[in-house]
Amino acid sequence: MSARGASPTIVDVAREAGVSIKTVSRVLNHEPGVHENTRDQVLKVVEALRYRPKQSARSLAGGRSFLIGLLYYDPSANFVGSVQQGATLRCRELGYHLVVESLHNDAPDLRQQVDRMVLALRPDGMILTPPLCDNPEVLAALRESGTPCVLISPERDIRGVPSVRMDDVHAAEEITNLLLSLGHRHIAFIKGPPDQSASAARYQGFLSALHAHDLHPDPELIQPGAFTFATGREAAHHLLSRRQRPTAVFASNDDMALGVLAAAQRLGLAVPGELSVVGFDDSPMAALVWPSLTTVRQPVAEMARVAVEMLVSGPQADMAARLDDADLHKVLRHELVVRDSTRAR
Amino acid sequence: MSARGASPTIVDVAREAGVSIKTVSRVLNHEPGVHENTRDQVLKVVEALRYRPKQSARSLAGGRSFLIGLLYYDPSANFVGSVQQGATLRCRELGYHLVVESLHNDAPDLRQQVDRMVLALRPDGMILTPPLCDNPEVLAALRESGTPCVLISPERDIRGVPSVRMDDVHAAEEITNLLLSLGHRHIAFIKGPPDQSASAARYQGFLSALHAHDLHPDPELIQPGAFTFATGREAAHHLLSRRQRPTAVFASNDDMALGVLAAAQRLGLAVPGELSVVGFDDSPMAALVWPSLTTVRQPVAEMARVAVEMLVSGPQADMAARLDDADLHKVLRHELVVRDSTRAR
DNA sequence: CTGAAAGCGCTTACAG
DNA sequence: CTGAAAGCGCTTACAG
Repeated sequence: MSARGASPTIVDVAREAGVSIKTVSRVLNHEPGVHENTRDQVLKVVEALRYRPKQSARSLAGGRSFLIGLLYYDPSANFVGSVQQGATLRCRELGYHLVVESLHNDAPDLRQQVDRMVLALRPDGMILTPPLCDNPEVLAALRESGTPCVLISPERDIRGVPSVRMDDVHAAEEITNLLLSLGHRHIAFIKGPPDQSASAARYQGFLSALHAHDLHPDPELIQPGAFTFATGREAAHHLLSRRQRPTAVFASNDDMALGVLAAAQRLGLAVPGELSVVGFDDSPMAALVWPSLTTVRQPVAEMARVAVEMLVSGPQADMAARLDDADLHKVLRHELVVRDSTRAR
Repeated sequence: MSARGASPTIVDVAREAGVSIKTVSRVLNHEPGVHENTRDQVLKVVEALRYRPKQSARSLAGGRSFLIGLLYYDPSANFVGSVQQGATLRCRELGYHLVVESLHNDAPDLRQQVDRMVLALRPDGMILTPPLCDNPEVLAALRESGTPCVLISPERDIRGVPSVRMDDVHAAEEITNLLLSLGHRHIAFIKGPPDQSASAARYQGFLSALHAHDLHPDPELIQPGAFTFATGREAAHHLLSRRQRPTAVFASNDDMALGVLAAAQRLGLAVPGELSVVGFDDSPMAALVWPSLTTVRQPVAEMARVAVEMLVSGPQADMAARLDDADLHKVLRHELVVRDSTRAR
């Protein structure tokens, strides 16, 4: 044991166990070719001394930092919270740690901020969330530094850059089918902002579900929106003040669906009695409002887990080398969450 | 310049600048006693080479990791998001990085999880958020490892352990005074869960404001709650169904205030026309609902900034050594946010 | 104001 | 199956 109260090093463990530090290193890194007795003995000393290898020493000598970086923009977003949750848990299981950095998507010194993190910390990988995963400047900085990264739900996939996402088109199709199966034929749709690809994807899913039932969308029932509570409420005001009201509204995210609920309540329209409402995202409020919201759950935490695994499993060179892009761009299964805001008409 | 594409080291900078690595180190660490010309020359080479000192090497040699750890429990909480935001920004300014870890407050291997982070990463400090900042096991693990930490809004302060908080009592008093100044005399109060000290503090502030006006609280207008939307809605149902309704409701957090709003709407009660409602926290929804909520903003991001500063400014030994506890336990100024849910009666 | 030496605590080749 | 040596890229004393 070391003389002073200082924490034990690999040398202390080796001396105590009567082996070389190389053997201790082998045991700790689960390298094969160590006699079982030796391994047990080392492990026993490790436990007794509460020894944990120091990350900075491992990193300096071994070239791996055991750090995964998470870059995000909006700190309050529920999305980022879920990503972080999934990522920290998987990191813990794999012996890694998560370093977070909040970047403004339009900061003038974005490049320097990314460089600072990448060059100083040398994370073994980076996870990028929207909208940073679509920022050319950030992507370029990361590419130049050779840092492997995984994009979570990027606008569009990039050849050779790993990504994880869900299928917005398919999910929108499914939730539209739910409304159709409940007998709704006059279904309004509130779009997202045009600069987000999810907006188009969800709208497309909505349309294709209608088409599959030989239905044509009523142009007057299609309203613009911007994924915010206020725009949802506004759009709903238009829709619900019409002579011929829709019997259901598909707001393409939950924030807008919450706005629809508020508008319906103000107009004295019972949900789901007189109007069915569905959202998209399964935000925390979706389960809390009354009536609770039927929506689509994005597997956000799972996406983050998968992202960590892709980063840890091997260097990006390996990933990009596989010409099979299917392995590089993963699509995770979403989930329809049926609650109280939908009813047969 | 290094031969291969490898990133430059301090040796490359020293060679290029025609000085010793020690001098480069001095410049980079802003140590005094370097000739201005020398400093400029070094800095020029640093820029040209895009050199950034490697954290693992600095850490191994210097004993500082330039890492601050953030321990939290509930990942979705808005509170944690703000803490993280404030902390990452201040860390960036100070040349530090933030490592996050999500821990279950009642995990059986809590001790090991804390140890893993502390012993492997050796962060220069830890920030603890509720409820982890009140967990004896976590606190003990950190103390034994000698890791400096700052508690954010702990239930109660601990001698010698730095903390940052706001004054719940005073804030509750202020927002109650607001209602009183608007002419309200029948003010209901919805309490928080008894196991959180904020519940008692806010209630106490409410009471003392009443007393200061020679008013006595009506026991029937005091309702229990648990800081959730559902309990707020339920409590409001009781309160608003009474023969003699209160003219104002003080829900001791925003989630419950949102529940009050929902209940009022269902009962056809106009807010703020027939009922004023105030909350506490300034959650994201508070500004989005209609009517928007009058509430108290906790300076959460600022608390995190201050926490980082306390950690970086000096070793905990120094902090604890100051017998003056006032410097160790900081109280930050809150803010009354007056919106549309309150009106004179 | 500046530098040569030692060392932080590990892992990576390389031997045996 | 195991070990002795070198080295990762910095900072800390210590000199001058």
